[in-house]
Amino acid sequence: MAEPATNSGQALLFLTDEQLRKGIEAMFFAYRGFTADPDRILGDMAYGRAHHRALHFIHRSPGTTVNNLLSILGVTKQSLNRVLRSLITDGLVASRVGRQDKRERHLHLTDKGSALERALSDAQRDRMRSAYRAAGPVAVAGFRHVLEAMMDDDMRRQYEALKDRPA
Amino acid sequence: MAEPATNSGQALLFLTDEQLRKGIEAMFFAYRGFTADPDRILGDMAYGRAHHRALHFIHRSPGTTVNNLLSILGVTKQSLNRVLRSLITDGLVASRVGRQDKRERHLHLTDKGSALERALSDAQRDRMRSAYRAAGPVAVAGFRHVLEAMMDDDMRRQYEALKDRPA
DNA sequence: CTTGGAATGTCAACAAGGCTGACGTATCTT
DNA sequence: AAGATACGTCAGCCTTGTTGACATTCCAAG
Repeated sequence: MAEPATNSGQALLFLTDEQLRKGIEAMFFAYRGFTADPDRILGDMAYGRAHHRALHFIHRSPGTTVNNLLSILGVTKQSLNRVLRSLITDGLVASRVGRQDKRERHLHLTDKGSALERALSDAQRDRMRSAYRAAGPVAVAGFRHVLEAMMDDDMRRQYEALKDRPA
Repeated sequence: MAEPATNSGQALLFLTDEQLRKGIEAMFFAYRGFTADPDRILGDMAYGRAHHRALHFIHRSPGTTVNNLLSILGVTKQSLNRVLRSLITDGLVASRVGRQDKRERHLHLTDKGSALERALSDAQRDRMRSAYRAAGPVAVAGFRHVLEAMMDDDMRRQYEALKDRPA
């Protein structure tokens, strides 16, 4: 076949609309699986996915401020506040006034909060682990690579900022 | 190398909790990017992500029944019905009584519906394409492999069933 | 032919979790 | 002293999910 010089024959077949559509559908179905296990645990309680996200990132960055959490989660402060308020009221999250800047609130998980966070992330990690194991290390590297390329620039910045901190 | 037969030293480092956590966060941020462009388009209208999903799968499988769509989307018929009703009322989707089984409704996109579906999927595919291009074909294969391993069995069945049909 | 079950549609009520806008307070910064 | 920042909160709205109840229409089995 008379192909253009730059990209020949088979080389770009992975960029066909059909391949892209399959990728889109894979994201859709996989994301359902991704959230299914935590959702099941949360379903029994008065909490939802929003609470899970808050717990995750507070666990991830203990002492984070409300504003920081806001920009990571990408929601309004009113939305986050509703979630945070219930977590604080129920004793899962502690909010401490900043020492340097007293306007800030620094967020930490309590023992109770840590316990729930662990239950949720264990469930999610179990699925992730078996998917990783089934796919193998090369596939996992590709998986991460594509996901990172799919993020908006500012999301990627948030993600990178979290990336290599101690857990 | 003196490796145990099954798995050894370095071999399983991609299965550490830290690696799994990074994968979880990558899914979270990437999914936001994944939906951002269609969401932006939909934001201007009276439609949301649920409408996008319905349009996508009706486009994908023209003539599909309500029940079939229900099981693909994984929502209740009441939820889907609300979305479908507005799409039908607004003339984006046509609902035809089944010829063999007249209880069934077969769903098709109208020209207007096709136009919106195309606008949405073009936006989503553009992002997907640039992510794919940036990551390369090997990474893409890994990406798909991990996502497929992450699905629930019944979701994977739905996905596989769609997989190789003509567009 | 009647009856049971399947597929669909619809009404009502409710909840989670997004959003905007407005306002208040405490605290920094200039 | 004035303005900006961080946070909380009230009120109201939207989308999208849920359950429960009920009607209709049709197929298929007895």
